[in-house]
Amino acid sequence: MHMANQPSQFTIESVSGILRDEGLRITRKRTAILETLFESDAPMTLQEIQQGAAKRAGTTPDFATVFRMLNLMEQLHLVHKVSLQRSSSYYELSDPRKHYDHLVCKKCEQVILIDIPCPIGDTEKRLARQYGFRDLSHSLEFFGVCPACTA
Amino acid sequence: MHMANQPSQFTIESVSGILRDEGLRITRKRTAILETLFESDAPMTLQEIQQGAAKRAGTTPDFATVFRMLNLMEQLHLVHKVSLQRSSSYYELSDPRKHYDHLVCKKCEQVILIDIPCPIGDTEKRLARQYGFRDLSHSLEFFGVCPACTA
DNA sequence: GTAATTGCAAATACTTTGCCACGTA
DNA sequence: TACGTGGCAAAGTATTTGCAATTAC
Repeated sequence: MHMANQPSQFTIESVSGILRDEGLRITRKRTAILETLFESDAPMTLQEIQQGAAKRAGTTPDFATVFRMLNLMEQLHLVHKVSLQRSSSYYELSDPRKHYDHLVCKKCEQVILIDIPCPIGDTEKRLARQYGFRDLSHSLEFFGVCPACTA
Repeated sequence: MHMANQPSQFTIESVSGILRDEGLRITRKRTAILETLFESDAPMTLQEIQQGAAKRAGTTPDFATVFRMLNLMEQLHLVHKVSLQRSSSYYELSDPRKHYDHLVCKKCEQVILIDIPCPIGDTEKRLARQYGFRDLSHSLEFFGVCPACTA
């Protein structure tokens, strides 16, 4: 499986197009999974995605179906996992033009996608120089206690 | 003779002292686990720690023993887990005066502890202000391809 | 019609716990 | 002696796979 070209937009339609170009089929359940991912503003577990898709498709997709779909999308760099220090994996869409750093409340577990300019673009370049690494990417999560849980 | 903990150091002796102060017992196997952790320069899985301790203690500690020991240490903030995007957990000592950001090769999986000044201390403060979060900490990992794997 | 997809069940992987004999202080 | 520890086995949780029936194109 090769990596698909990324169009200049990132929507259900464009992602479906990428999947179709890979020879994959766009089924009702897959569309429901995509809709679930596009509507969420936080990373989701496979189970949460399954439940979200169930509401949209009317019928619950098998867990293995969700698992395989997300795996496919991960290999195509359409989603990525987020390290939330929990026992199960969390998935999030990978819009190539966006940044995915998070702020997590240690008490209520809410996850906020941080919308500030990447604080470590320079560091990445510096590391590439200093250690000779290529294709650098990063994973950055902040943990703390949110205002509601502080009060 | 009980040596007082020196807050300005982080050694097998000082960590053993902390454990002893908690009412825990310093056994041969625990010492072997500590030695293993202190000799490693990269995060380790429970299995790797178990194997390292086996070499030192002469006998292999049970997996559950290693698991419980690392759990205890984690609660005492003597070790922490590192998110390497792999299926098992990786543990690393938590010297309170050090910083633990990593550079990981996606091909050979080597892990390098980055010894640069923290690139996001300011960001942390900014987030605390902007979102009202408290007790901020972070987890930062860089992924790329190392020089050997590039060639 | 052909090949991809799905559900089901089973297998695997990793983590966690209960129990009791054992060792440390 | 008192209580923390360690080994064993089993349970728990999350992930992954095999296969036959089904569906998309």
